[in-house]
Amino acid sequence: MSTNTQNQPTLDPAATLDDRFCAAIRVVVPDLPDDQVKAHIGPSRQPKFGDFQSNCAMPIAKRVGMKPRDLAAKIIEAIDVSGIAQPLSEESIAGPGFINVSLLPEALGSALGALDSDELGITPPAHPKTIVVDVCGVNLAKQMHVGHLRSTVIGDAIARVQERLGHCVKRQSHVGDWGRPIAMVVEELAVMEDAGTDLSTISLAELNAIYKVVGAKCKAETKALEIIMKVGGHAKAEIELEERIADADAAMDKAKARLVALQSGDERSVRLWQLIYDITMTACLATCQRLNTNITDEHSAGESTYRDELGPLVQDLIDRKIAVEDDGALVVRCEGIKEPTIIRKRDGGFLYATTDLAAIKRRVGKLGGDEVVYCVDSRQGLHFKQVFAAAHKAGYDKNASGTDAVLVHTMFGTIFGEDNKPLKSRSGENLNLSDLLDEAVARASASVAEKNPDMPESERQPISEAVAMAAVKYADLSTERIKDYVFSFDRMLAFEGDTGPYMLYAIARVKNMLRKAADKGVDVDAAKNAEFSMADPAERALALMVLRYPTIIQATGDNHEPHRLCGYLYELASLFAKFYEQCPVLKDGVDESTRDGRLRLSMLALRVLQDGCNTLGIPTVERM
RNA sequence: GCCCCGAUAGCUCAGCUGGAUAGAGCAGCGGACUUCUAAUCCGCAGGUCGAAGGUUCGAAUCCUUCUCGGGGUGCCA
Repeated sequence: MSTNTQNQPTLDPAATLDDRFCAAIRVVVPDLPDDQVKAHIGPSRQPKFGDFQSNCAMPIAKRVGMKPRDLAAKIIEAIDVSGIAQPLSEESIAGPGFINVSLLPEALGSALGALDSDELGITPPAHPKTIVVDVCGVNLAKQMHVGHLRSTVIGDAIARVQERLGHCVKRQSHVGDWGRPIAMVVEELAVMEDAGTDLSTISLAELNAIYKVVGAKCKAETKALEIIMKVGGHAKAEIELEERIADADAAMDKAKARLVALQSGDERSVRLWQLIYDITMTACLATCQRLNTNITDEHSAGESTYRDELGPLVQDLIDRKIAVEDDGALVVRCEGIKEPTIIRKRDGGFLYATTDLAAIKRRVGKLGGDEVVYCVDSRQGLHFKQVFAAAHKAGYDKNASGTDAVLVHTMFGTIFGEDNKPLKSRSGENLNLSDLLDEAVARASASVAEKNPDMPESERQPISEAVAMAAVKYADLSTERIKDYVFSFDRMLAFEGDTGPYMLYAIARVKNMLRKAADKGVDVDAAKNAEFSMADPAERALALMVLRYPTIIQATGDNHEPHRLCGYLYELASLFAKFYEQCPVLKDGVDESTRDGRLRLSMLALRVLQDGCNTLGIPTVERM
């Protein structure tokens, strides 16, 4: 909790209490060093302990050789909580020396009033940072599969949180659009075209099939060699294997030749490559859009865009003796990392570490990144450790102002199937992401229809789509990203408990309430300025949770951990549900001022829920 | 071999950066619908926080060692 040194009124009661407690501590222990003056204010775990607690007495008492409860008593004597909290007494001290604080209803109301603005209490930073976020990372000629789900969904959420905090975010999708595998597909398309095939109608699924075939051809070489080693001289097998190797060699030679042609700008090769690029990206960006992520064509930064930068970059590293030859390859060795970073193969080819170094250089130097966040699978841990260290050694992480950019790998775990193995289709192949989303929508649609038998198809369809995306995304975002998780339609779409649909339901209920209010002739606009009613514990609990929103957004951003925001929104939605049950708003017998106060609280909670969902990239609905 | 990550209720997960009696959801049992939308709410039951030491007034949280599981580890990305 930061100390608010300026004497401004603040939205956050916790910050105000922090100031008051710190002031009291300075009076009671005048010679305490500044860095030890900490109020340790936090929300109470249980309502019976009040709204907030200060844990300052224990550590300071230890320091000055007092009993914690005695020190707490002195702090209570010295503190001024007027205008913010109920007067403190002996009774406020509990356990080893906790000081429990209950806010004055009017203080709670005015804090809510201050939060009730467009910004919802989140103030723009004095010095906005430029944050580059590496997301998605699809490969040409391949359909998006579940492996791309997390990088896309989590990466976009991380980006959105930083945008919400007021930073300048630049998404970058490191598209795998270069290298021999792509050249092989280009080669294959050339052969097909020569045979008279019309390539103008080719689909991504077909490209994907071609990719698999040519990929298998390429692998035949190594596979065959492995088998020879095992089997030894078996005449028949040898002949067969020799044929396979010959085939593979031929395929490989053609691919290599095609890559050279492509790299040297051969017109036909480039045209076919562009065809593959367009087909792939059109489909993948459509899926990104369907997932309600803000990832578009302008964010694509394919490996091919670095191709002219790799040679000079490697030469620079050689000239400055940062890269050295080792067993024919060119490597960068970094302190504390055993494995060297290989940036050029023995045959002269570059590797993904080379491209990633060029990417860091561009992202920090050209894009001005103060921070570069890589939302990539945890198995790339060593790779990024190496690349970050190598970039630092070369000074590629130094931005225009001469400071080192922060490079972070926000890694995430694997999605498992019910069998606790990485999620695959029944045939053992990568599960197509569009198919997965289609199934989620179909299941959501069945549930929506069940709950709303009279809803016309035209209305049900978009709702089902939003519910399905919310379910899939929330399931992915709501657990700690480093952990693996088991994918389960049943759980994420169960519509009970900690799920996306639960959040959407809470929102739909408030929306419905507002529609009902308008139907009844209630002046909803007038209620926007009503006094908050804080009589009921359920209202109070909801209000306190609403007030925590800015702090949660900040913590979510600081750690790049969207699950923190999910957890908060679930608690908020849950407290709203309790409030909804216990505090009638529009029902008969509710007086006008209570009604308007509750209406205003509902609307504020709604806006926080919607803002939170939007910050995570979770779509919401008007009704469900 | 070395390195990284994980282990919390029967299951799936939180635990606010060291604070009070470790919390949710699912599954189980029992309640609340002529509804401001029951896709909800209330109650009951369920845990030596992988193990052992250590630091601390105070440890699921920090340190050390170990066990189990996953991943990575020089020319694929």
